[in-house]
Amino acid sequence: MDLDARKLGILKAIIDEYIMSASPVGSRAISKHEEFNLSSATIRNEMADLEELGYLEQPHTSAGRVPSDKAYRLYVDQMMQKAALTDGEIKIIRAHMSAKLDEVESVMKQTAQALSAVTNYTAMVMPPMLASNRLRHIQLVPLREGRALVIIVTTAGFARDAVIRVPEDMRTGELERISHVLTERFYDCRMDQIGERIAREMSGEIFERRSFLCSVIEAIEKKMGPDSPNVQLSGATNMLHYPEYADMNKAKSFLAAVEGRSMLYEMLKRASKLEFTITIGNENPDEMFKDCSIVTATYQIGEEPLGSFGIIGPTRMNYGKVISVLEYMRRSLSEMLTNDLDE
Amino acid sequence: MDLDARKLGILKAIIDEYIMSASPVGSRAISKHEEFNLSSATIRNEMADLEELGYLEQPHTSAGRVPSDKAYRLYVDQMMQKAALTDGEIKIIRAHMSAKLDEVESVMKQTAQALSAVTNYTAMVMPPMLASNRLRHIQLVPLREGRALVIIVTTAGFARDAVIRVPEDMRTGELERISHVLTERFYDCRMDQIGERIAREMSGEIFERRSFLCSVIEAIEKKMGPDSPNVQLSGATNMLHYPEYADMNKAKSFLAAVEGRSMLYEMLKRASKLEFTITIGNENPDEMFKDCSIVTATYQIGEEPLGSFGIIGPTRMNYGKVISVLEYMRRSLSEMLTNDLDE
DNA sequence: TATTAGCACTCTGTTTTATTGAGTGCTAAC
DNA sequence: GTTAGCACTCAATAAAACAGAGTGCTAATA
Repeated sequence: MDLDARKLGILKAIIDEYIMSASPVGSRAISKHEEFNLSSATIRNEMADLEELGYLEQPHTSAGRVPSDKAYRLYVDQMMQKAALTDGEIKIIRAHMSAKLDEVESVMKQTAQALSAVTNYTAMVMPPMLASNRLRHIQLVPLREGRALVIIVTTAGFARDAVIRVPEDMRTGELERISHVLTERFYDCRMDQIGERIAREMSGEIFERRSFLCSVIEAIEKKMGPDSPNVQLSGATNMLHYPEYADMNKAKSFLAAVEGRSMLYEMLKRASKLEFTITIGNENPDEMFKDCSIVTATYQIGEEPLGSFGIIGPTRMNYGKVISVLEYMRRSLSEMLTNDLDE
Repeated sequence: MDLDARKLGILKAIIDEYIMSASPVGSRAISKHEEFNLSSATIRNEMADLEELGYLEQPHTSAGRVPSDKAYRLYVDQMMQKAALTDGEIKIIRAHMSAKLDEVESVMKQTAQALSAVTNYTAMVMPPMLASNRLRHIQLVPLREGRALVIIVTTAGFARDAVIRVPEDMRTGELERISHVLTERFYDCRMDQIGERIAREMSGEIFERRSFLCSVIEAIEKKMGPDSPNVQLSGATNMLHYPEYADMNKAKSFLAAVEGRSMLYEMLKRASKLEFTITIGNENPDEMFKDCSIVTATYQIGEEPLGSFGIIGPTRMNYGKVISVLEYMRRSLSEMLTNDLDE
């Protein structure tokens, strides 16, 4: 017994149906599909086979069948067709993205909102990882006594800042001078190589302000590292609309898991190595998301991947639509970051 | 019939009891309090009076009584005692606040988390409004052709950035020069007065780069204005633990209201004029929060109020504890921003 | 041999009905 | 002014009855 064309067709019909209705689908519902022209009894036999093969599951004896994770996997790999965006959906996205966005933070936020508004699932967006960016400018700004703000700007226009200590006897002019020296020396250096280069190039030389410089570099490195997990989240409550989360406890634990961004951050980081990922139910390493599916995409400036974003929904998710939305968003986000960040 | 001492005592007992139990309190429960030494029948009479006076309500005949908003108001104004923080609670706060916090963003986030962890309600923290800050530094950093990043630093060490357009023919040196001129000219000027001063002082002079300068100032002003509403939120799901939100729909609408930060932002902005505010149920202008109470406090650097934060919970909230927590937090946050933003 | 009609059976979800128990208001006695 | 006593109310829970969707199996059919 193997998966012939008919079984495949029936399985697809069941999955499509279940994605729509969220309730177990019975043989009669499928037998009504004209393309098959089979009685419910025949469908029942086929369904029994599909169950044996592991593609369907029965919540209890006299309910219809529900697709298994294995079935969804097959579905996204071979059967599903992408659903092009409707005009309405494009409009929604545009509405979010066309506002004057002059700050990375708000681009991330709007992206998340657009995604969740269009898909009705939960959206997450990871801020850009700056490791692959190149340094454009370093500026030290004196604050009250003993403190200064160090600001780093990358080629792509991202800025980070941190408060650092400054030796009491240092004058403003000197901070200005150091800013210049550092900018010049590390101009166009990859952010994740600054630490290394400092170790190499400065080891021989003698700097009056050695320890201070080290603390500056340290602060910079910290900011560039695993970019402080402020993942943008939007539409977490969308999940409450779905019958999968009608149970209070399930809803509670989902929301709690998602609220403490860290799991999402890990997921997105993992996913940022591939242009797209689809993770279905069990395939998810986090126990918490065993009955969710997660679809992600990466965004980039030019050729450099910068970060990733994605949506979380029930395994019974409208994969075709979601994938199209992410493809669209990936393009428009990358474009936006490359060209338009200011109008 | 008026509120004599006995009625007051009984009312307080009822409120305290209800805050603990969340279920309507009956006459028998109160009659057991030793301090009164009254039978349940007497209590019943008093309760009937209190109901007539508008301090108690009955969900239905044959249930106990529930305090009205009016009762809570009286409670917080006159009867409630503050509950000092326990060692455990202080430890929780310290754990959040003592991490290396070198960025305002993360201070806000940690504050929100500490608040929600300690109170078990929902916490919100508004980022600093920079209007009353003074300018410390302006820096223009050239990016790809035609774009630059403008960075503003205030005395208190807050930085903001925005991408702006630059005339194609402008050279790096010129941007550097303009940075210096602007910094010098507006050094120590209140952020919310820069626009005004520009209008006044520059109207006479002729600058080669007039329109460009205007766009720089415009970008600055926008950043300083109603500080882009990225209110930090934490513990929204805490509410789901309370029987008040056992109903899915209530939970859903609360979470949705809170997710779109904007209402919270408005609340916090309004509240930022007073050191503390307590808003109970109906007193809240937002329909959405008619059965919540909101307690807020402001934080500051030196004498200047910078922003506010607070917690949202059911009207049946542990006011005494919450107020103590906010007082504590107000001090430690203000201190932190004034002195320690770097270790 | 593959398909189908028919039928008994299973199991959930909903509605209906009883039952319990906490709490009240009122009256009459203290 | 206080209290014991009692009838009454009402929500919440449990138990019972019922409806309906769906299945698996068997025997007939093409």
